[in-house]
Amino acid sequence: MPGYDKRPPGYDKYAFEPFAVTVDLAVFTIRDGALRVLLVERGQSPYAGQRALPGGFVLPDESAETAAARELAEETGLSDVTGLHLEQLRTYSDPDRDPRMRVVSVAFAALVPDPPEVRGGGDAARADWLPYGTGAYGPLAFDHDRILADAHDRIGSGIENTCLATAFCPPEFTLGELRGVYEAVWGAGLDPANFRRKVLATPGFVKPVHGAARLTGGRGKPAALYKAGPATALHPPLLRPTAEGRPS
Amino acid sequence: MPGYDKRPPGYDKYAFEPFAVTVDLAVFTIRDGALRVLLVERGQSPYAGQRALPGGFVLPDESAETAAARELAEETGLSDVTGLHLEQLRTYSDPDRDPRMRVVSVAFAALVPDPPEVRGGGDAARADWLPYGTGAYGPLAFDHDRILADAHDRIGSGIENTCLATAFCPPEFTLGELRGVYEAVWGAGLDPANFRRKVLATPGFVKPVHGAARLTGGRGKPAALYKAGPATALHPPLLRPTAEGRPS
DNA sequence: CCAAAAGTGTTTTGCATACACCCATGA
DNA sequence: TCATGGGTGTATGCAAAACACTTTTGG
Repeated sequence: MPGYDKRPPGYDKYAFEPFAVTVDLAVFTIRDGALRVLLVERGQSPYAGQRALPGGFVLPDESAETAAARELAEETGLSDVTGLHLEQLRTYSDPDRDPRMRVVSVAFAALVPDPPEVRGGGDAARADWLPYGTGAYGPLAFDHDRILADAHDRIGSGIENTCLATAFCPPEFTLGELRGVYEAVWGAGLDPANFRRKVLATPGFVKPVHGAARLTGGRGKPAALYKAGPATALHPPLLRPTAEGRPS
Repeated sequence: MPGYDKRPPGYDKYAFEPFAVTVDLAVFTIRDGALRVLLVERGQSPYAGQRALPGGFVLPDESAETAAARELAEETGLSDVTGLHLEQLRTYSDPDRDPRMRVVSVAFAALVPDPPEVRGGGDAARADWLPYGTGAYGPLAFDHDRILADAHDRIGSGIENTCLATAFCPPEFTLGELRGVYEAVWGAGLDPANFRRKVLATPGFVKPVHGAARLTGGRGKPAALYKAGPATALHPPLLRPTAEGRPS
């Protein structure tokens, strides 16, 4: 920080009202073909009784990424968070975003494959996987409505250009399930035939699991199983059907 | 912040070593057809004598965006920063990124049209527009090499999907100049004919300025002038020539 | 006249869409 | 046997790439 040297005269590190640094998590999953987000219910004022994104303080020896992974493990009860997709979204720093004190929050978006039992080991308040964007929850606390909308935007464009859709799936999945991820996030139907071609034509997106087939639960031909491939970027992108794209 | 309520026992807001919150700016421009970045030279330890990104503290009543705009104005000497492209990149929060104390930095990428005289009104140390990625500067201080690389990545993919390339141009520009922006940022040549068609086919990207023509300085037919249009997103994207895209 | 850049036209080719069709399973 | 979802094949249309060609300036 060059500006570091431009401190106000007489500056010392306890002179200012301190900034608290927190992380907020927008954790998504797919259940019953619908996109859901993990929300907690606030017990205290302000915004008591309203829903909010899970999150917490960044501890003195943690990076924001480490803190986010820790909170994710605590809130979801997942013991092994490695391999899950956890991505920094942006930082929200409006001076008035928390009425109590100055809080700068680094927001993250996370994708988990299957809703494991919620509130595994944490001290979290009541947390639930609620359907995204259906009015199943009222306005969120603080600026969390905005954060959640930004996170959904990011996920939506993320699965367009990267292989991150597999992060919603269990270790082995069918192409129908993968297609379900896109349809749930985008809220639009895709042509199964073209989707299949597109995915298989992208090297490293998915790898076939030989000799295995899964009954999708209902009728229909059993589908072949795939697992996530080594690729991370998607070229060319898998474009949304009718909608227009999003700015950076 | 729900985790806000999960404070350690006995927490009060002065109990922790405070976090300092700063902004770092990667300010790009095009000069002589080459991409340049604004760098200051550090006077004090640590990293004395090395180059660094301009930046500074977020003041108690500022958001990170406000602080970034203020710093940009101070460092570039531009009095009117409105209209310039200033975009939050991400936040760097490694506990050891600054040896002196705990500093969390929100990084921004900025695009300015023409290199105005540098160090206009600020108290900045020596600052120069140096060619990006040519070894014109050694390793940067702190983690600024990484920040700068991330910023270049963001700009490179940003001009692919958005109209932000016009932010590098003066109010009125020729299509050749706009093409020069893409070639400088991507480091690759583009077909003038196809570039022209692509830009003009995108509604709202540029608007013609009637009755005006600019001599490009050298020989050749005078080019028509255009100004930035109202569009912000680019659909379909203007893809890089040979390279592959970038992950989110 | 020549070089260089603007601007127009044309051909080719790849790719996405749309849709028809067969396969395998549960009810 | 019928409905349902997996999987394959194929025609059509659009848009990007490649390149030839004209125009208008400075040297």
